[in-house]
Amino acid sequence: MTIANYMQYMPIGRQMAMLTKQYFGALSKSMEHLGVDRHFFPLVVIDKTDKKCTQQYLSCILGVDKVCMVRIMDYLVERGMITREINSEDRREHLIKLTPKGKKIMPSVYKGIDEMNSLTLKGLKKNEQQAFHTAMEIIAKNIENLPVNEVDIQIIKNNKR
Amino acid sequence: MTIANYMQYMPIGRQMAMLTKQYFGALSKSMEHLGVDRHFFPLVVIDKTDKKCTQQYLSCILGVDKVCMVRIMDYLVERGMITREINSEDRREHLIKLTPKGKKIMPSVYKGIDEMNSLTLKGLKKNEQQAFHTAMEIIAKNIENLPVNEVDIQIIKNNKR
DNA sequence: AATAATAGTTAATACTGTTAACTATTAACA
DNA sequence: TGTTAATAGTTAACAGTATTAACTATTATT
Repeated sequence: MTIANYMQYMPIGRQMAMLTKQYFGALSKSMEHLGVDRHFFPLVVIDKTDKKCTQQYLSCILGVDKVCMVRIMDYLVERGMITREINSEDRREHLIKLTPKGKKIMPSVYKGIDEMNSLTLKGLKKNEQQAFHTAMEIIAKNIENLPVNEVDIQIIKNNKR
Repeated sequence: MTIANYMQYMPIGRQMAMLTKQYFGALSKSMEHLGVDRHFFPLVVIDKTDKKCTQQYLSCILGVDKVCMVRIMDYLVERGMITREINSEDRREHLIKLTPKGKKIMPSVYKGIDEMNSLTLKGLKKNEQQAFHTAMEIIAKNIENLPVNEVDIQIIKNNKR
């Protein structure tokens, strides 16, 4: 009895979780010389956005809550990749910007992500890769609106009045 | 700027992580009436195996280390789904077995996983579903042997002599 | 002017993964 | 046969991540 005997009963999410773990283990390894070993995509969003980049905005784009966001920002600040500046037009907001050090590593970040993605899809023809991406989008749509074991606090707050 | 503007730079693993989270949130929700809200696949392996089912065997099949295994077993024992019996032929081993309560929920577990998987792949034609599974297998092969940010303790142990 | 909402932070709790140290038992071997 | 090594499992400590609640500071609403 190997894992193959159980595959037909395996939750698809479990397969994805295994791939996710491998993927990030390898990406983190390939990037470790840069001085950061995770939170590459937050760096991408900070770099690419043309809007004012607050933690609130990042939370929304990255789909993580504001508490997690604080931790991610702390991590990147500690490693000298970003700064937090108070927005003088709305002093509640902190504007997130890349430091020179942060800017310097961005080409390597893009390259690293791109190479890892290519490596992941290696052996699939162009149209098969396209089909895979399309399937991922369909799956995302299928499951994004299912009831989950979580409460959406935002909605409760807005309704109570 | 929405998430779509950044998709081209997104690590594929991040997309998978998002789907994984949604998937398990929904699966957990759909199963909560059973008295367990996770570790369904370990239950499947315990149910389906025809070999002696030790924690060591489960660790190997499930790809988690023995310490995590202890916690998963504790969870399932607490909820009355499995028992641990000392194997009289090798008293180091604990044989894992479903309780009557555990056996009783298994049809629902299979049904729940199957329905969730169908829901996930809804809207994909049979051959597209097949292509998706094939792509996942190719991806798994592509990344399973990359260097990752982890040490394989087993190998170090065996080599030191 | 008082109240509500927003942006962000801190603290507490829970779950997961990893390492190290440990017990009990069995296997190896000199 | 007795010592040593290996195996199965457990416990404890620590790090990373997610979630909730309570908090500060600031801005918007009425």
